[in-house]
Amino acid sequence: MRLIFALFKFYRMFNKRVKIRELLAQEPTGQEVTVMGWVRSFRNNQFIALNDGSTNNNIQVVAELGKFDDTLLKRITLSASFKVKGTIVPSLGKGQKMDLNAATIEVLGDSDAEKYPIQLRNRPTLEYLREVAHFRFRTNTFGSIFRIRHSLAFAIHKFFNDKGFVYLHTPIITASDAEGAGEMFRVTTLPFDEEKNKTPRNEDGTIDFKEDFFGRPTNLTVSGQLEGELGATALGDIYTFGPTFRAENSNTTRHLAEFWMIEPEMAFYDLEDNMNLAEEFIKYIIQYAITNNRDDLEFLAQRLAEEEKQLPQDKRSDMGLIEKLEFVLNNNFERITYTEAIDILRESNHNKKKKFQYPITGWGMDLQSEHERYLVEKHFKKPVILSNYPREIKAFYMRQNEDGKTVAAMDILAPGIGEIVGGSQREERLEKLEARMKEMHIPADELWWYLDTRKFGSVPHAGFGLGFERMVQFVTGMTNIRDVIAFPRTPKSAEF
RNA sequence: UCCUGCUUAGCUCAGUUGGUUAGAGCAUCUGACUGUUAAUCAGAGGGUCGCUGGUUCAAGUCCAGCAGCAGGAGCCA
Repeated sequence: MRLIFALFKFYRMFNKRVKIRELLAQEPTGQEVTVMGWVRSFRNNQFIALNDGSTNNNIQVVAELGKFDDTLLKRITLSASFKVKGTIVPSLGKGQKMDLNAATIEVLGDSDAEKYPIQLRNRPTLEYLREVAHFRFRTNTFGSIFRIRHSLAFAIHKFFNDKGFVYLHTPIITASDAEGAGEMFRVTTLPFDEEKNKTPRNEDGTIDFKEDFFGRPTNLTVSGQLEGELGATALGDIYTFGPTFRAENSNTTRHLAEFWMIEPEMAFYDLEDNMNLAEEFIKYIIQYAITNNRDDLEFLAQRLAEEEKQLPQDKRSDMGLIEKLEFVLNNNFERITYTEAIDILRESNHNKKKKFQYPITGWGMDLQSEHERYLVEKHFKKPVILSNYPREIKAFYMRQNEDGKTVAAMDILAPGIGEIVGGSQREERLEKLEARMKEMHIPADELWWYLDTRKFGSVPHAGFGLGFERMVQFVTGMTNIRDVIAFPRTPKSAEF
C-alpha cells in the first residue's frame, strides 16, 4: 500500500503541471516537473522562454542540441504553446536561477509567426494592442494589469466580507429612468424596422411599450444605489459590485460606456462615517495589491518611469508608482469642505494670474476638472475629500444640511485620475426628500418603492460609489481607462 | 457632442519647397553560428501612402468632405 502511494506521489510529481510562479519560488534541486505555457522567445535554437500567465517571469526551458529533431524545433515560434517535462537544475547562464532541462517537448498548439500580430521586440503601442485585445493579455504589461485588477476585486470582497457587509446583486435591467445619472441604454425586444413600421404604436403615434418584453420601457442600470438603499435599510450594511452602463458620448481617458462600480450603502452612518469607511477601504485595497502583487507593480512602475522619460520635465510625476501608493497609505486624505475649496482656489496664485480656463466666479459654481486637479495635484499633493457641496449642483437624494444651502455630499479626488469616489449621506426625512424631488422634477410616483424606505422605519444612512476601473488606473498607473479593462466599450467601439 | 492633432510595410516611425523607381529599425522568411538573455551575423521578400472627391503638367506632400484613432473639454465613476 505504502509503495503504491509512493509511486502515485512520484507519478503526480512528474506529471502534474506546476505553475511557473510556484516553480520559480522553489530551489533547483533536480526535481522532475511538467510545465505548460506559451513561448515568449526562442534563443540560440536551444533556450525557450516559456510563460504561463501566472507571472511575468518565464521559465527557461533548455532543449539540448541534437536531442530534438528539426521539425519540432521549427514549431517553437512566438506564442506557440507547449507541454514540457524535465528536470529543474541550477542555470549555467546568468539571467535566471534555474533551467528546465527538457526530457520531452510536446506541442499543444502551433502559432504561425508570419501571422501573429504582436512582436514583443517591437514595443507595440497601447493603442495598437487595443485593436488586438484578444492577444494583449500575452504581453507583460497586460498580464500585470489583469493580475492586479483581479487582486483589487478580490480585496474589495474581502474588505467588506470581513466587516460583515452583505454583497447585494442589484438589477442590471431597470425600469427606473429617474436616477439622473446620465444617458441610458434602452433594453427592448420591440422591432425597430421603421420602413416596415413594425414598431407597435399608440393611437397618438408614440411607441406602445405595453407590447415590450417587460410591458414598460427598460434600460441598463446606471447605478445600483437606489436599490442598494433598500437593502441597507434592512440588512444594515450592503455593497454592490457589478457592471454599470452609461450611454454618454464620452471620449476621454477616464470614461467607459460599460464599467464596474462598487456601491456600499450603510444604515446608521453619517457623512463622517462614510468618509472614514471610504478612506479605509481605498487604503485597504491598495495595501492588498502592494502585498500580493509586488512583482507586477514593480514591472508597471518601471514601464511608467520609462514612459515618463519622454514627457517634458514639468509633466513627470514627483514619485514612482509604488512610492505614490505608499504615500497614499501613509498619509491621511485631506478633508475640506466645498466652501474651503472655493476659498483656496480664489486665493491661489494660479487664479490671481488668471491661469484657470474657467475663472473662480464664487460660491455656488461647479468645480471644473482643472480646479479639482489644482487642489489635488498642486495644492495638497494627495487625495482630497471634498464635502458639503451646494445643493443646487448635487443629486436629489443627498441629505440637506441645516444651513439650507449645502448637502452632505463627499467626493474623493485622486491625483492623476480625478473623481474616484462620489457619495453622500442620504436624505432620510420624507418631507425634505419629497420637496427636493418636486423642485428637481424627479417623478415621485415612479420611485414609490424608494420613498417607502422613508415611510416605514426610516434611518440615517449613507453610501458611496467607487469607479473600479479608475481605482485600477490609480494602482497600475495606466493613464487610459481603456487599458485597465479586458474588453473596453466606448463610443463607436465594441469589437471582441 | 465640442476643440486640437494623427492616419505611410506586420509593428514603430522618417519622407525637405509638390518632381523620376516611397526609406529605416524591428518583425517575418532563408542560411550560418551555438550557454543564449529583447541572442548574434549575412541575405531575401514585403506598400491601394485611411477612404472619396478636387487643384495641378505632376499629389504621400496642397484643398474639401467622410471615417477611425489619440489628447483636452463637457457629462461622470
